[in-house]
Order: sequence, then structure tokens, then C-alpha cells
Amino acid sequence: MKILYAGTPEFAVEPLKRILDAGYDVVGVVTRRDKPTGRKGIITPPPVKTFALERGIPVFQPARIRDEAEKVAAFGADLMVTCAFGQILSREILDLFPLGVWNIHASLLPKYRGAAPIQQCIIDGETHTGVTVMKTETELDAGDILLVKRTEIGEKETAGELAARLSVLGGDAIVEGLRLIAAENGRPALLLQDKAQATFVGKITKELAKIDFSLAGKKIVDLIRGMNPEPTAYFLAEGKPVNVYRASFSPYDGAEPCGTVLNIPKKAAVKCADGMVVLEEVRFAGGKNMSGGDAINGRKLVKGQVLQ
RNA sequence: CGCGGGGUGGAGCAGCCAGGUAGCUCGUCGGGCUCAUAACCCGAAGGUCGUAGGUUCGAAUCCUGCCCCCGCAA
Repeated sequence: MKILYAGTPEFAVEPLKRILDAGYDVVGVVTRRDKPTGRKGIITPPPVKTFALERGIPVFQPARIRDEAEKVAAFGADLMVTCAFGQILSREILDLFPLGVWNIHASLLPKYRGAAPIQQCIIDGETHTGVTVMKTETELDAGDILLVKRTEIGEKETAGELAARLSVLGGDAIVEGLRLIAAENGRPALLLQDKAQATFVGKITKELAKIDFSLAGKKIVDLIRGMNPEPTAYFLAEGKPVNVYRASFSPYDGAEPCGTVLNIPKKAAVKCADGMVVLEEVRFAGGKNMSGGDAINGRKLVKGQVLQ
């Protein structure tokens, strides 16, 4: 079975690796174009491209895959797998593959369709998530479901950590899925998505990552976990942004206004609606990551100060 | 040429603008105190101030080159 793989970020690397390990013939990789990244704007290839080149797989980087049906067809693949590719496919592209086009999505569909399911489900305080393998359609993440793998979200797990786990789980899922697809000659039994249950997540922006200390502690901690490592939750101290990577909630009963840095020895604890949020790992502009205690020691945060 | 911040004992910082004794909050080690603490008191060790030059009687501080780290924006 010849497979064409379309994927872009780090998340999509492990599934590709597992497909190769399972012995399938990956005839090509379609991925987004190299783009400038980092402070110096160095042109960087997407992770999937880097990996594909290491394995000697031909790479195709169309500006719009919809305009390149001929070149896609030229790979002669029986089936395409998409995984965080980053472009919507056209009917014309979808119809090029006799055994269909299949997608790996990092949520329990129909919930969390869209760009940032992993971050959003942590932000929402979900206790479980998973990966879904389903048909790729022209409508975003709406295809019929082949199989689902569930997993529990760790209480302190960050989006980055969960993404790494779901990537591996996605590898399990697609390998299992390919076996089913091959066995049924491209027509395995599928489950329809219940559209009424569908929820969508757009791109997560830095604006959404601003911490509101007037909220409940759990909400704040979930936001911090979900925004780690990208785009990173933050608050303002003296008008300057401070990124927060990890935090925990503790009970606290006091009359200070929300956002006040509390007088707790060796810790940077901030009053919130129903207790205090202990800042465990923060980063100031220009600095390295440090513990909340270090921020207090260096007077980057001062007890009694009100954060916004 | 996208904008900006930073490299000072083990950690986080001040000192730099107006050159002249290495400072603060911690940690570590030793001693003390308390029924007790998300505690307290006394003492000690520990730094070629990122790096290479330059200016100067004298450089953490001023000038130049280089290395490394980070925030925003993409």
C-alpha cells in the first residue's frame, strides 16, 4: 500500500515514523513551506520535512495543495494520511486516492474540531481527551470516524506534555487504522459524527493567554497549563508582561484584592477569587525561567504588589 | 537589516548614566532558640563581574569587536 503523508508540526512526526516502522511504503510527504522563525527570522523547515528528508522521502511543499492536484496524483499513492497539515483539501484532491484520505485529530470528535484542540481542552478543565482517526473531508474535522483512542489528562499536565503523549497515541491509532482500512479495502465501518455535539476551537492567541486573577484558582491554573509552552499565559507586573509556565492552587482566606502578591514565605502566591495561585515557574522579559521564590528574592515581584 | 531586554559567589537581583573597599534577598555549612510554624537569632565559606582588546594612575562601571540567553512580533 502506497501512502502519501500530509503533516507539518512536531505533532505529526511520530505518526509518520510509526507508519514507516509498520512497514508501509510512504511515497511522499506533503508539508507546508519553510518559513522564517525565531528572532532572527531564520528560514526553518517544518519538523515533518526535516524528518522526511532524514528518511529519504520526497517532500512536496505547495503554497496551496488545492492548486496542485496533478503533482499530488503523480505520487501514485493509494491512500493519504493527513495530520495537522494546515490546509483544507479540495474534493478533487480527496478523490485522488482509491483507499481514501484519513486524518489524525487530537481530540475526541466531534468535540474540539479545529486548530488547537489540545490546548483548549486543558484550558476548559477536561479530564479526558484522545485522538480520532477519521475521513478527511472538505469541511474541517467533520469526517466520519474510524476509531478513537482515549486518555486521561494528568492533573498537572501541560499542553506541551499532552501533545507529546497524544502524538504517540496518534501513531498507535493510525497504524491500527491503516490495518482496518487495508483489511476492508478502503471501506471500513465508520461512525458518523454527531454534528449537534460539535465544538470548534480557533487559533490560540497571546491575547487569550492573559491571566485574570479575579477568576477561580482552578480556571487560572488550567489556563496556565493549557498555554504552556505556547503561547504562554501571562500577567502584567508594573505594566510589563510576565510569562507563567507552571502554577498550582492552594486554599487561602484573605481580604486582599485579587492579583495581590501575598506575604507567603519563599513563594510567589497571588490572591484569586477563591484562594491563591502559587506561581511555580515564571519568566520575565529578557530573563530565564525561574521559580516564584527566585522572583521574590530578586524583588522582581514584591509582596503586596497587585498584578494585572 | 523587524522592535526590545539580559550575562555580577550555588539561585534571583542591585551597583553601570555622573570610574575609586563586591552590596541585597535567598541557598549552603557551623552554632543557637522554640511545644510549635509556608518561623526566628548568631557566625562562616563562596565572585578572574560572559569573552577579547582599548582609554585611564585606577574599569563591574566608559569605548570597540566577539560569544551566549531571553521577551514581543512574524
